Amino acid sequence: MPNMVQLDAIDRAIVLELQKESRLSYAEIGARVGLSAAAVHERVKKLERKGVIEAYRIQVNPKAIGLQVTAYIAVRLQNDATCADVAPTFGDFPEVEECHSAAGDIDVLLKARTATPEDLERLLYRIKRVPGVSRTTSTVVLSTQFENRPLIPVEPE
Amino acid sequence: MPNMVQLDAIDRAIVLELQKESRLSYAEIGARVGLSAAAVHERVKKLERKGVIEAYRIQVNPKAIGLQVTAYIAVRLQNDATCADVAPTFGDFPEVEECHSAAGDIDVLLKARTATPEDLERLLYRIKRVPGVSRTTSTVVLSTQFENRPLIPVEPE
DNA sequence: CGTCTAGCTGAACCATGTTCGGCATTCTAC
DNA sequence: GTAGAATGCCGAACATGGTTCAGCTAGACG
Repeated sequence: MPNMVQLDAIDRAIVLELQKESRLSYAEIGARVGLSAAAVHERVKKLERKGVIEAYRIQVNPKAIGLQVTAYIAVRLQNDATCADVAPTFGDFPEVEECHSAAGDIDVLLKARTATPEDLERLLYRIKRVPGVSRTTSTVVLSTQFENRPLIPVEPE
Repeated sequence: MPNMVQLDAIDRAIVLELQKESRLSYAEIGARVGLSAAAVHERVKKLERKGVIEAYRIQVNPKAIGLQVTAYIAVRLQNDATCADVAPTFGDFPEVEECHSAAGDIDVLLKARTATPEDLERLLYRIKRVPGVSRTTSTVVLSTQFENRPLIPVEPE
């Protein structure tokens, strides 16, 4: 399988713990998984090098920084356009948080956040004007039950 | 506005930097925003207390840990069921990363990741059997252009 | 058997997080 | 105005945790 990295049970436990709380000290993680701090340190650096750990980030509350509106925008493209054509332009809109190519009667799926419904309206207008875009269908989020849950590493059979 | 926190330009810069790289030292952030390490430290702690910074996390590559398939699952509920009713059950499925209540001809929107298409099929079957669920429509992600982009804090008018 | 490698440990060292006293500025209330 | 309080900043001191290292052990391989 492409990109797949072989992780043992301890690596999986480390990845899980760091997803929940990346500020844990190596000593603390070591205590939880049964290793010394130095050994945990070595494994974490290896996970970074292998591309399992892509970045260290903070999770911010969107509402607290003024982003009250979340929406998913399904985009249908014209037949001669591809997701790779339009994605760079969508990347220029800072409101767009995610951009996927999708299967089904949708070609591109975006996740966007704006301060107000009016800002979402303006964003949609700009998206519709991107060359290659045929039609958009938006789904506005009313409330979020949960988000950003840790991914559970798959254990090899 | 509910949950809204007043942030000045320096707070917004700090939040932005930490979203990109939460391992930056306070001294380094201070150099970028024009403050001492101690002052940055104080602001960050305040941002945590106010709920702007919700958690420190790592971003993992889903494919590297064996999660090859990403899908959005639109759920239609029966008339007597609400998102709050079914969300706890969806929360029991570790494959489900997000759960939102939505407006439009969809009631609940889920984001899920599985190792294989067969695992997605099994997950869908379990979701369909959750009491209150009427119908599901899945959109499988073919490729991801970008994801997890930093949120830009809104500046007050 | 001997050698090589991978992975672990504890100890030492160094960078960074954290706390603190003091100073400057602003705000409030008289 | 002005006294007093509050806020936010600084540099310095201290404590914690990240990082490096030498050495040990176990397993793989000839």
